Amino acid sequence: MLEKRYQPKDIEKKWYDFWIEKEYFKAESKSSKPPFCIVIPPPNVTGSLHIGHALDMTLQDIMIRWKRMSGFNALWLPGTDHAGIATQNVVEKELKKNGIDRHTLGRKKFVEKVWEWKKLYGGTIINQLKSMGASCDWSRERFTLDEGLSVAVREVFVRLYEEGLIYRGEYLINWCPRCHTALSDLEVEHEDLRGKLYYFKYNYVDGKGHITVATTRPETYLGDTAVAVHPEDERYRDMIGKVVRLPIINRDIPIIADEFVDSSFGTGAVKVTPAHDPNDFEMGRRHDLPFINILTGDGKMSEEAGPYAGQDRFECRRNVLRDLGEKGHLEQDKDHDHAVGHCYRCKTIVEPYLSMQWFVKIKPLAEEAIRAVKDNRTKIIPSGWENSYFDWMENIRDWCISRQIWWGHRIPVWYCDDCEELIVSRETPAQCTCGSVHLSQDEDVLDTWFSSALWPFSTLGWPGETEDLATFYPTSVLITGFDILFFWVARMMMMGLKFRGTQPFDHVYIHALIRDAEGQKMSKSKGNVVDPLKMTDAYGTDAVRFTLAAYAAQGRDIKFSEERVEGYRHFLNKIWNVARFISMNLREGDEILTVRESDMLSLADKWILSRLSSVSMEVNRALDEYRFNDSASHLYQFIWHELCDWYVELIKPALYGDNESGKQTAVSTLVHVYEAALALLHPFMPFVTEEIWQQLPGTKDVESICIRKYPTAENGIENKEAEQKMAVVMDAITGIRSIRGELNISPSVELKALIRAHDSADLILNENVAYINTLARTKDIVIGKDIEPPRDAAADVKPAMEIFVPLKGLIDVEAEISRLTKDLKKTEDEIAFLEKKLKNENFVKKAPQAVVEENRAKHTEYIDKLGSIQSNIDKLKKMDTSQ
RNA sequence: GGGCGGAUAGCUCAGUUGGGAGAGCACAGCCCUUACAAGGCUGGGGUCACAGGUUCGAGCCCUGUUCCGCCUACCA
Repeated sequence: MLEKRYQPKDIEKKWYDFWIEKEYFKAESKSSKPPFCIVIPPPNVTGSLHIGHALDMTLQDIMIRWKRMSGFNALWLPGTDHAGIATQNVVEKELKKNGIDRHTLGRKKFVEKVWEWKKLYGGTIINQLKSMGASCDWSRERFTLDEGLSVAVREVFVRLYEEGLIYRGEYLINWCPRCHTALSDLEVEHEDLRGKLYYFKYNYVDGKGHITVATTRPETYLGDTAVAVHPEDERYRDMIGKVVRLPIINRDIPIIADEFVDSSFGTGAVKVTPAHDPNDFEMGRRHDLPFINILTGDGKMSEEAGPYAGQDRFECRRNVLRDLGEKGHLEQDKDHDHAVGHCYRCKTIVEPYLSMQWFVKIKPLAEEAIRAVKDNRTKIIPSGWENSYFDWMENIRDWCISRQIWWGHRIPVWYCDDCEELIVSRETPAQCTCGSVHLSQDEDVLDTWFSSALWPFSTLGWPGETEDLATFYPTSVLITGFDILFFWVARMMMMGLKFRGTQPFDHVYIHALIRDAEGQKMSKSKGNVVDPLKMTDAYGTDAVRFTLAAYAAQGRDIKFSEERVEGYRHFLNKIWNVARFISMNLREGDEILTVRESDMLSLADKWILSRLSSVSMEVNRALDEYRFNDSASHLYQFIWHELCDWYVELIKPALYGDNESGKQTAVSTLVHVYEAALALLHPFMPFVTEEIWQQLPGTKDVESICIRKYPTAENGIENKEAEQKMAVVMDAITGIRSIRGELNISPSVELKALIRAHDSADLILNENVAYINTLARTKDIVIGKDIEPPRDAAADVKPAMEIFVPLKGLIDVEAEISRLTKDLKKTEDEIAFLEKKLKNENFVKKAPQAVVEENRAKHTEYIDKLGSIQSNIDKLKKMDTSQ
């Protein structure tokens, strides 16, 4: 006998260990089964599981378990990402606690430290994934800094370089003064801030007045090498070519004309700081202006800043404002909202910064990636994301891939100390072409996303032509959040197409982001983070997984609320109790019959088998279309409301009765349907389904529910006739219950009932009167075509019948009259609506015939109903007055 | 600046070719009926944001408006 309540904790670990031991999650390199492959979006190796991972992981696991059970050679390839900047920051912070700086430690020692850290904590998130039930093939686990993946990175770098798609140059890049590295455009988060626009007066050197420029970054004036105006701006036409003198530092700079300038902004004259602003950089090149770098790598003012050298950039800003103000150069300031770039890793304000970096020339790669989606080689789901994808790809700019940090793939480039030679090589070169052996490798590492862009094929063994690669590439679907659509998905598309010639995945399923119950983005600083492990502790992993699946409607963010998890824990308990019910009704040695379509099956049996057939189909179809929420709600509805609320109640008389074969058929059908329901549910709730399934009779020929064939429509037996008959029986039951409920008649009181049944319903109800007696708590029911309504009865009218419950001594007649009057009103409204519609010639003429017929039938039905209700009211009224 | 999405019951949300709107939770009434009170039965509750349009018919299609959210951008 099972425990009264489901206790998840011990059970989860037990079954996970069992699955691993049996190697169910291990895919075959070569197989006669069709392949199905998902590569995991590798979480940061230093990370720990948050609710977003939990969602991502749950959806992937549902897909992979479903496909595995459906007969696919299913591979879910797991791994972690070295997460360059993030990981380096974590370890640096840790070292700082002991007063150690990475520079005093040195590169080699520091990298060793990070590896130690990785060994210690790198398994955390992997273990958390396992605790959530992830059915990954752990024998294929990868890490982006693995030897194999590093070979792939070098191969790609060298080939792109050889094709001229990687180049080195001095450009303005985004620089994080705290992380001390370049960032790609994507790694900068723009945040709208309320700032000020300052207006500075620059005097003409000829002493005749001044020109006013506006800026949000006053300190950059130290790097100004020109003032630009629009060539056609009347106000400034005569000023072009004149020279102004920068205050305090007394640098003389020219006024130039450039089409770029927007005359309507500020004063129409713009200071040009080529080394510190992307637009100014371009102008600087066009006009051959000097590039003066006024900053150092850590965000302080350089020697070029003259009197401000050594100051922090923001301190310098304040000082510049003060000084220029005192000298009368600050004309005014205005409030000004503008977007300020922040480092996505440490939130420090980034600076446009001039430096030597490596870039990928990305347009040629992007073009192919656009085509692949346009040609439907890769389908993005929901398709709305395709627009974002195209938009980004079409406006893509070269990708800065070098990072000035130590943790990552070092750039495979060597410089000769004795000549100008630059060597790009797969292998570490021994000597230069000039014969020199004094080579030094480029100090920089590659952007982390460079290596993760290769993930779908590097993890399968590329550049080797492995069996895994042949079997599983292109992968079947990538499941991830939209937040890394550009960072990762887009780049995998480009690299996969470039180096494999085919798209990396057939489908990309983009899911929503999880927010808190108020719709706010979760963040540690806001303190509104939902810890999935706390949830699984409190409610069990299965309940959390089911909740996430039920929430995962396409194209909408998820507002996560704990109450919903609680609700699904109740569902779990419901499922659990069916197992208890079965075990209570099975006696030692009871045989479970194979359920076939036969005369032995009762109406209830046939009905539930038909429903099983239909729900199996629905669930498979919903999963096929990534409608996780639909599949979850179909299962919920079926198991709770059809299986538990109806079927289990319907068969109780058979189970408690004396008819042995009826008993056996009912139990067998129940076990059959329940077993299939568990299997349908297994991808969503792996643990509880396995626990129950293992104890269910008749499952011994398969070792685990993990490898049981996933149910399809054929697992049930479709029977529309049984469903129609059952609907009639249910109507009768619901009708009587409704009278009981609304008139507050206690469930313990057995009611008499009379049913005037139309045509076929007469036979159906008479055949199944036992169901009605049990579920509606009635006795002495009389059913017939010509039933005369009793004088003092409550009534309910259904399409196929009129139900009467004699009320003598049960309730007051007034209550029933008012109940019926309410129903009357409703029916009148219905009729009015239908008549209006049917009188409309255009409707009758233009609407499809079937729709018109349907409305006519309804109309007739309601007219009948109205008559019945009215006559009942009349009778009751007569009774009332005669009393 | 450009783009995308959302507004449906008190709350969270479904609604798949346009044919008078559903679920879960919450709420109310009755019930400790031997699987389950983490339960059962019954019931109340909606101008589908607003304004137009197309149509016999609009939650759904078109136009505009308001509010909210997100993405993107070299707005000095």
